Amino acid sequence: MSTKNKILDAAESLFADKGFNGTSLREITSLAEVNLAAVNYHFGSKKELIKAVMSRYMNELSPNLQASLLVICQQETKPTLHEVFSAFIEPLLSLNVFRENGTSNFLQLLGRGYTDSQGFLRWFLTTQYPEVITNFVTAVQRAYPELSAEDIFWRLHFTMGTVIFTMSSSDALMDIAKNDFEQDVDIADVIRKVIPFVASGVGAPLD
Amino acid sequence: MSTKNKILDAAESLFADKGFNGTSLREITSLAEVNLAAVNYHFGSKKELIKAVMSRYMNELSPNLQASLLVICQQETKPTLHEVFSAFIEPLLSLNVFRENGTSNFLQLLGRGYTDSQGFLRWFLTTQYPEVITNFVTAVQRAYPELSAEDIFWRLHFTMGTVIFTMSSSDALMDIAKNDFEQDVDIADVIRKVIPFVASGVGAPLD
DNA sequence: CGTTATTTAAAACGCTTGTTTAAACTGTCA
DNA sequence: TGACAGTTTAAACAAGCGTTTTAAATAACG
Repeated sequence: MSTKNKILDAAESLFADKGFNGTSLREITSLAEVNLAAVNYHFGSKKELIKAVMSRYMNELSPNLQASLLVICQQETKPTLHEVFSAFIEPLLSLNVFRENGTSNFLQLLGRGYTDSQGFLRWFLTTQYPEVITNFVTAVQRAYPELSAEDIFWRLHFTMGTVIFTMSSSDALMDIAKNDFEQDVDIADVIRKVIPFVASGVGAPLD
Repeated sequence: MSTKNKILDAAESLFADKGFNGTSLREITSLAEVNLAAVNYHFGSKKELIKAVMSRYMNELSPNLQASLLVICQQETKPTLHEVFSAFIEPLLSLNVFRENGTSNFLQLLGRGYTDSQGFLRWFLTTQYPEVITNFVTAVQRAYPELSAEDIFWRLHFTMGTVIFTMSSSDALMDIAKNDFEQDVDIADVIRKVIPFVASGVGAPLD
């Protein structure tokens, strides 16, 4: 495996675990078993490395998600919100075959990027991958046309909050659930649990 | 105002803005206009300062929230989930009279604590203020008895995710909403928008 | 008033951070 | 073989970090 990929892999799992700010280049290069200077040689800076880690996932996820949402948008019958959100399941879970622990790593990274580094990742996503968001909004609008643009805006951000926050602490939550309820849960179970929640939340009646 | 309080105030707003890891003691003492060494003199360490900032809020919020939830738990008629979550509104908003921007600062700090520093704040809250969680769970159980303990566990964490995540980026979100929809929103509006979402999410039917 | 305790001040501590430098090594092609 | 680009290496860099130390200033009290 190339030095570049060794760095990407190590950075990914450390970033997911401890955040971008909380991970040093020395930890990354030590886990990757490469020289410290290799990061700056191959990526230029830590910030560029973060972008590279995120891009690797987004480039894999984005087309799958686009296709999945397109089906919803183009089907004749009006979709339910549950169907809209379920469109995320397969593309997200397919990240697990893309890379080990891919689904949970990616969602954790997403969460880190939103809270670390003061919204630089929000800028990155909305400028680099705007079509994903557009298609998603369209799908929700088809499912719940009465919802105003403002309400869609807010409820989609609530949804992102739910998902991202849950995933960024999903390891801890799964441990607690295992101890307290003696039930084994994996990331797919968590996704299946969260979908009814957000679908119902977005579909809440307007008073 | 005492040195101690000047430090607490400065630390609070910086922590809320940039996270615990992202804020240095030098930034804090410089904003507070006190000497760098004062933090270690008055609080012992940065970690203890973080605890002190959080405790100041929790000691204010906790009794109000307890009282508000108690009303729900003890009323004769079965509460709706919307009522249960609405019990948070007044205690949370009253933090705004406790301190300027108190509500949003506190919720942002909560969010920081969950994602920064690998769950040390979760430990802090669950061990120092367990009654709040207990009462909340009881209230939800009264409102939706069919929900199993596992499902309550998961959906309450989804709820925390929604609220905390939303609030930790609420400043940015309010700005976007202002630009895109020309509507003025404050923290109270956001809370009023999020309540139907989480109430509906927690109340989602079990399939 | 004098003494003791508390609080501030400035400087330095040792350590970690991201980044850069310059030399050594590796493989490829003429 | 010898030159050359691409990589890797170890060492150093300046800057920032949390914390500690020293001494001076202030407050409290017998």
